[in-house]
Amino acid sequence: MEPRLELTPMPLGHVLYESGMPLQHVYFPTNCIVSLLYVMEDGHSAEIAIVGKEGMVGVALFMGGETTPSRAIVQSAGHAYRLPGKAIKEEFSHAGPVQRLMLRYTQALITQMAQTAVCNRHHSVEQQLCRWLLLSLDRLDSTELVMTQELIANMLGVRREGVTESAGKLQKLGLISYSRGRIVVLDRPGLEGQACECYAVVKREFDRLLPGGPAR
Amino acid sequence: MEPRLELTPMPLGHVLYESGMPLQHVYFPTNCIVSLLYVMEDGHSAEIAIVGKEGMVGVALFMGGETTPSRAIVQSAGHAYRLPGKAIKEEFSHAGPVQRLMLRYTQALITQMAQTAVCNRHHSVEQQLCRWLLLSLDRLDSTELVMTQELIANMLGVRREGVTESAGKLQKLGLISYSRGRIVVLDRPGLEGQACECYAVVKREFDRLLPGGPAR
DNA sequence: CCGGGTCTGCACGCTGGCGTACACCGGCAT
DNA sequence: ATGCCGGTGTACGCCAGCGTGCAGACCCGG
Repeated sequence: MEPRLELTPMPLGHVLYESGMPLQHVYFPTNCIVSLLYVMEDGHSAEIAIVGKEGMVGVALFMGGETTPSRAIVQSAGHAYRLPGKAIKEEFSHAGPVQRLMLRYTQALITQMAQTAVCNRHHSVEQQLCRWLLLSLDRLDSTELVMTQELIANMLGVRREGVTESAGKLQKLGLISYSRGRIVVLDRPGLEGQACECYAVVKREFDRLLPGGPAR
Repeated sequence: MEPRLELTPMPLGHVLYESGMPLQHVYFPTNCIVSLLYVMEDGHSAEIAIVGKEGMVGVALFMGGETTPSRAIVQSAGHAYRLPGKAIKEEFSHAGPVQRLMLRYTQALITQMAQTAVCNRHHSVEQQLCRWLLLSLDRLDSTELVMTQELIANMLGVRREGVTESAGKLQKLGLISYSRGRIVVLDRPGLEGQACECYAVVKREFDRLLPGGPAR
């Protein structure tokens, strides 16, 4: 499988899959972040899940669906290994450790989606922002995020002003610092304290299902 | 596999799996409805997905996780076929049509969860109630639902009063009729008209992934 | 050094849904 | 028949987040 991996650049805003379009490749991000998001008819959007170096984009290929109703878009530029759909399906069919790994990752992804639903239902914008920042950081290898508030608002499916306000609070608390599309996390434990339980649930599940995975 | 299937009664409120507890069986509902829901620390809850005759409860068993952070609870009494976890894992490992079917169902489930997240984010209680009623009906074989508004509110993660109000509107519109824990859908197309796009997205995806499945 | 575009901050009124509290109503058991 | 209790209806104040509009602040390029 390895020789067919192809390192490809992932520019900001690049759409990997469009809703309903058959997938051609799977992607394994190395240092970028990809969002799975659903865009509604009225143009509003909501993030379903976020994928980084711990995972892969395109599980629908081996799940047998070939496509999904959501869009995959690069939120933080970087690179990813790309693999043709055929290759991943072939590898999957061998029913070996790779298959098991991919299935476990898929289950972790499911947990992330479930918790997104919960968070959307019950938690404040500020809490969701904390969760989102923490999840994103875990999926890069840095305490810094290059991302405008406008983009984050799109991901969370809220107004940009909501993000501005929440981010302002976090900054006053000394947890983060940001300016013009650059966010630095100063106090990670503090940020975790402000987040709702959703982050912890997802994190625990990823650690459990993919030991030695995302965080390392 | 078939001889090991065991028809078991599913009484209302029965908890099939508790959060974090290893799963012992998978369940294939015949005429009941099972909700996957997450219960927060403060006791509030939110439904992640809903399973009926079209699907199965316990995908985490063959996905390799053995457990999930959510709870599975019977929302509408009936029966289900039960299968020991060992048996389903064995069958799954054969990489045959059963495996493919289970994976496709899992993808459909993923879509339902994703759409739940979207709906929680953007749609009104009334729209969500419509979606929920329609999804539930599809998973039974009836136009009638035995379910108190209190229970529905728990599922949606909203106040009971919100459900009462929305249900009242739908009744005034002549779309449904209800009294004391019994809801009858009078005008299904009308109800679909009041629902948000989320229902249609999920339905389309189930039909696509499981042809001849849920609706029939 | 200046201009324009991008990113962030702030204000205002509005509304959906929340928390709370309580009244009513129908059916079942005593 | 009566009482009780689970299920439903209604009301009220409150607030987070929305939509909108606009002002400042920073950065890059000309």
